[in-house]
Amino acid sequence: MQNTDGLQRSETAPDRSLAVPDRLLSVATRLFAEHGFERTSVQELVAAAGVTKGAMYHYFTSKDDLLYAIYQRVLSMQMQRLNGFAAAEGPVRDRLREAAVDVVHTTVDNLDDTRIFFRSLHMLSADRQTAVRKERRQYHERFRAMIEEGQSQGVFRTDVPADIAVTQYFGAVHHLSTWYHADGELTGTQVGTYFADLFLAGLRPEAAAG
Amino acid sequence: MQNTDGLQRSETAPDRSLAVPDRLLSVATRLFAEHGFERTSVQELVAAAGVTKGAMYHYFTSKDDLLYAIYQRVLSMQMQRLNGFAAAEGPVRDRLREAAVDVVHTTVDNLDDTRIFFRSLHMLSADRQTAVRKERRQYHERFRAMIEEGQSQGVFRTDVPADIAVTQYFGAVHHLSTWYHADGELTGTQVGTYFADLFLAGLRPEAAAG
Amino acid sequence: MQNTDGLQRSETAPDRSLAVPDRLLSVATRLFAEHGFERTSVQELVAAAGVTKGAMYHYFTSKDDLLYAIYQRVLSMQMQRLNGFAAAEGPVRDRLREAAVDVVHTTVDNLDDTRIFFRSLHMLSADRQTAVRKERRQYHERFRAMIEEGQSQGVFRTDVPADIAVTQYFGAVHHLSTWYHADGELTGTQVGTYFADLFLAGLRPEAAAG
Amino acid sequence: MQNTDGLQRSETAPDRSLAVPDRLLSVATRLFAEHGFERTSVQELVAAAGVTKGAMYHYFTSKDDLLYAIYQRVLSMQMQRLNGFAAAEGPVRDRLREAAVDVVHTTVDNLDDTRIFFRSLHMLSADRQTAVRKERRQYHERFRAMIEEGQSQGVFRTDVPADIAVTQYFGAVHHLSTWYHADGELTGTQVGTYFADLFLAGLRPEAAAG
DNA sequence: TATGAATGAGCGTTCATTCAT
DNA sequence: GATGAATGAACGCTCATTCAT
Repeated sequence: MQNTDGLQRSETAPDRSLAVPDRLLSVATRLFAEHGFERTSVQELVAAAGVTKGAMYHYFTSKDDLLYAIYQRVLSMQMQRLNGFAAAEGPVRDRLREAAVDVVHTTVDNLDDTRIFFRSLHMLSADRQTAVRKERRQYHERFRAMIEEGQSQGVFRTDVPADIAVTQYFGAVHHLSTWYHADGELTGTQVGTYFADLFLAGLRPEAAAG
Repeated sequence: MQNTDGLQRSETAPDRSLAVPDRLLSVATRLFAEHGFERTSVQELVAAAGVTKGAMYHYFTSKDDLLYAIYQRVLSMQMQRLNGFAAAEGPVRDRLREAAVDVVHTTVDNLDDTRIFFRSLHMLSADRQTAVRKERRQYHERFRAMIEEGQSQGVFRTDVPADIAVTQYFGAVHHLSTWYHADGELTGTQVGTYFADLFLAGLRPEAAAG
Repeated sequence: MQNTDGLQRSETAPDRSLAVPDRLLSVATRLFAEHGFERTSVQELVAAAGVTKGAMYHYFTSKDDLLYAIYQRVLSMQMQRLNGFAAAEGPVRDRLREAAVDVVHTTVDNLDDTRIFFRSLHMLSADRQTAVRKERRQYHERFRAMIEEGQSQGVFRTDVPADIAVTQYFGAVHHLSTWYHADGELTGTQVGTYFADLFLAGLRPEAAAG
Repeated sequence: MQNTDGLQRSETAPDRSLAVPDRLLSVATRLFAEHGFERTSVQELVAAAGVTKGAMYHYFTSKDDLLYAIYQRVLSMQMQRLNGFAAAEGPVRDRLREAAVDVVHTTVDNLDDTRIFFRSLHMLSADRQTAVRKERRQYHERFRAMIEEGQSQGVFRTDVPADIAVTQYFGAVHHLSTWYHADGELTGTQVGTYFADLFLAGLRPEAAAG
């Protein structure tokens, strides 16, 4: 969760208080998001992190490994949050709304990670791409399960597959990284509320057909 | 509109009946979508297109130029289609629905272009990124204008900004390239219909709040 | 003798009244002098001359051939002028002085040619380098003969070989292209007069030893 | 001061006792002098030096950088020697004569550097050309100051600007690289003595006019 | 733990020249 | 005479990774 204040700083000195692996992860996230994975050389990376190449290769087996570590961090964070909302008490409509707002809010707070996530997945080794997709699918399924819960309760429309609704919603969320700016008019929570409003309105049973 | 049948073929021989620039464009679209822009070398590209490097540089000033040509082609095609729906007769709700279905259908028919569009925009030179973003913005604004038209007629809810609705919808559309497979269960039109249903249901005035 | 007015103009349009070969020669002289032979591409050359590549290769067998043509033009011009002074009437001291002034003046009027001459000789094919050196040697020998004539008359010192004196003088002349500017304080004739003064003073018999 | 014996050897094995950067510098000086800067490929260079391309780019940022390093080495060496003569005791005429002989001797001992110096200056980046010209100018001014010292003492003629005399002399010196051969009749010191004789004779006050 | 010199395969691009028309 | 598409070899340079210390 580097850059939690939402500011993009190009020449930020690395936080020397962080341990070497964390410093690398934090700097890599910023640089990969700014210039892209393939345009960021290991040399740039270690220079920006204030460590040597040797040190980097001591903690990460490859540049790819560093990228994978970024993926893992964001995947586990998102899954953890979603589990919180899914397992909470209360009507499924409310829990879904909260989860929907939260995923926008969290995405906006970690825009660099999201930008990397969708732009650089194909740069990961085949094995790791598979692993990431698998975790991602589990995340989607957890979300879908909430919709299906609502559908079986008659709270959500059933004429559109839950899968489609999830995919549509996450598509919009992922796309945030291409247009959202922290210094724009809307906060992450405001965007999340709008998004969730549209999403849940779309799911209302009586809304079918149009 | 290469790949109109939706099949991904890795070792397809280039269509020798096409002129050299078109052949390059077609092959580049396939390879950039399959392996990514930076993982596709100019050498691979020209070998797959059955031309020499010299020939490629005779028609395109750089690899970047080839990428930009792909962007131009897809941008102009999309804008042309949208203009058709926007300028048609009939209630705005119907025109918006048709445009919303069509953009999904067209995206699914040109999944390679879309995959490249969002994955490789950051690989374009700064000038060209700006040019692409500008054209893209115009496209969004054309779509937004239809929503605003409906809002002023009382057909669509006004408590969510039209901008947010557009962004959310196109986010979902762009995301298609990360999960849609032509050989899956749903056709492009089916997905488009579901997407448009959810989208328009979300916009209905009485749907507000939830 | 392009650029006879001494002005350096980077974007001069080619003189369309000149025949194609002359136009190429004139443009090539300017571009080779400005950017160097190897930094000037055939494409640039023909574009600047307003002809096509095919036309160029119709008149010159290669880029090297174009360079050689420049060498021949300047060599024959210099030799012709020197012959004029050498064959004239009057004391050898006067004829040598006039030739010495003239070679500076002519060099200054054709600075582009001189710049190319010494900078790009090694870019010529081996055969042509030999040919150029041979012609150049003949030129030197013609000049040296005048000095030897003066030495045998007792007009010039004999304790320094005529060869050394010639080489020293032409070294200085060639070097003009690295420092002389047409818009500086001195005209070509002024520089020539100073050079000839120093040169002839150095050759006076009583000047020996110092 | 590579090549101190004055022999040109095309296939000399690199001196493996030298450190990698020195080996590259030494080999580059020989190759650039033999074939010219642009005709010498980095591949040839590193093969001749017995290192890999990667190693070369570890020490030099570019081929241009290697060329610049050669310029720096020769510039600093020349300036150092001139300063020695200029700052010495004794009549200015003697000091100037010694400096004039020495610059010939040194040039002859480092003919490769001199050949590169004047042939390839235009291949250097604009910034570096400026830097080299500036250092060169300082060198000239140091030399000129000695002549002006003699002029103000009445030892040298004043009817020819000191600047002209310096330029003429160095022109001749630089030109050595186009004709002097170590295996010819004259040693560097002999040529230097002749050159200095002519030069100083030309500067004698009573020699004016002729 | 950490260094940084060295590797070597591969990159995008240039360019003088050819040749069917 | 003149065209310009096409060639193909070579170019300068980058870079993730290794390894002796």
